[in-house]
Amino acid sequence: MATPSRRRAAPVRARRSHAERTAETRAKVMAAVVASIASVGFQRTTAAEITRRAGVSWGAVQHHFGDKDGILDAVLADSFERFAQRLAGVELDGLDLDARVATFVDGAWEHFGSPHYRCTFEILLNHPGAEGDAWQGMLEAWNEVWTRFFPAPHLARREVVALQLYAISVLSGLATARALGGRPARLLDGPLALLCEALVQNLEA
Amino acid sequence: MATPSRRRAAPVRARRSHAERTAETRAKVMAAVVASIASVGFQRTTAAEITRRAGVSWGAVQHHFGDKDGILDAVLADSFERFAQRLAGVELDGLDLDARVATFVDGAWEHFGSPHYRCTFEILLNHPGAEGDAWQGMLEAWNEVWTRFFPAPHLARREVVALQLYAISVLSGLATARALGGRPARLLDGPLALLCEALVQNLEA
DNA sequence: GCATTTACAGAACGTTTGCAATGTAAATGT
DNA sequence: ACATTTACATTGCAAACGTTCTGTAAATGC
Repeated sequence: MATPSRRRAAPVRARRSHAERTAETRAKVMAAVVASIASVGFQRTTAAEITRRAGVSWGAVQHHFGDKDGILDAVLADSFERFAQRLAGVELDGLDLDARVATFVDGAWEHFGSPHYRCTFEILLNHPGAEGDAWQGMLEAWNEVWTRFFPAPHLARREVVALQLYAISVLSGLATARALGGRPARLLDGPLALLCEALVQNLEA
Repeated sequence: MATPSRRRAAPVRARRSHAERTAETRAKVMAAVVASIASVGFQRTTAAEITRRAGVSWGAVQHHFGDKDGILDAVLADSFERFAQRLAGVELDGLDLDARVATFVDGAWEHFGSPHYRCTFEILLNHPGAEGDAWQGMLEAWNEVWTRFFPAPHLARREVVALQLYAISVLSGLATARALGGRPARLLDGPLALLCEALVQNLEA
């Protein structure tokens, strides 16, 4: 006997529960979408390209997401989730404004600079369906995190909105600038420092 | 006789020279592309959609631009041209830094906020061909305008690049933020003022 | 164990895409 | 005036796209 073990000779494929299978396949597909959009853009992220990168058939995708819009929606939701999660767990007690701003910008850039935001961005830009709503949802998530970091009751709502929009613009713009021109990552430290500067100046009482 | 005039009764179509025809048709096609991308996005800007909006046949497009990439390249070039032109004619003598910054940001936003930049942006994002080169070209045009507005010999090259990238990011990010969420235009005045503030602070000797 | 449900594979289909090919009217040069 | 070139219209097509449909293996519940 080539395989001397008694019951299961060569467990080429381990037994997996339905829940495990579902979680793994969904994760593979969504990761494939993110990777594809990040590297070849939205337009060339076709159904065939997704199945190729994920290593699953279209049948699997259809089973878990329904159609292509279903995958895109799931990826959007996942991306927001990741962002909120990343900045929700940070401990802020005892940090002064400088430190808070630095922490905030750091964490936010981890998200905006990641393929996940690139992905979110292109989906929102091209996907006609959940256009307004999804972006609005992102702004709310952003606002929630922001108010936790910077309570700032001395500022008018109008000024806060302007500051938020400003910060989002810098981060989003920086991310797309890097995506368009293949520029070295260290060039981005300067602009990020400028953003911190601007935030500190406009947030302190 | 229903049309009593002597020679040409109803000149439904005036006689146009070849040069005029070419100029008009090219302009109509390029305007159609800009309008289409600005309103329905890159993906849904198909060949048929372009011909529909331009009111010309595909044969005409083919004749003047070759293929779809040809139109896109032409639109890119035209967009850069418009930007450079807009800021090149401004007289700067006798303006102090504040005024220069305000003028610069104003003019730059006229471009970044226009459908032409939205168009440039989406083409660069989705068009695989001239990706790096075209963006590099835009940066050069940007740099040329910038150095005319802000000679600033006291700053290190590194700092200047950071400031430039920062300004581009704010403007581009603001434009895309407006494109994604249909937000009121007046909300953008705040962030633009913040950009001016940041530029003045970092440019003065 | 066995029926049922769930997870996934793969081919087939109808539509849309960009583009080539061909034809025609208008303008130009001589 | 007429031949030639330029500007534009129309049709047809092959490839690619998203999706539907059918089939099969694996896991679950009884």
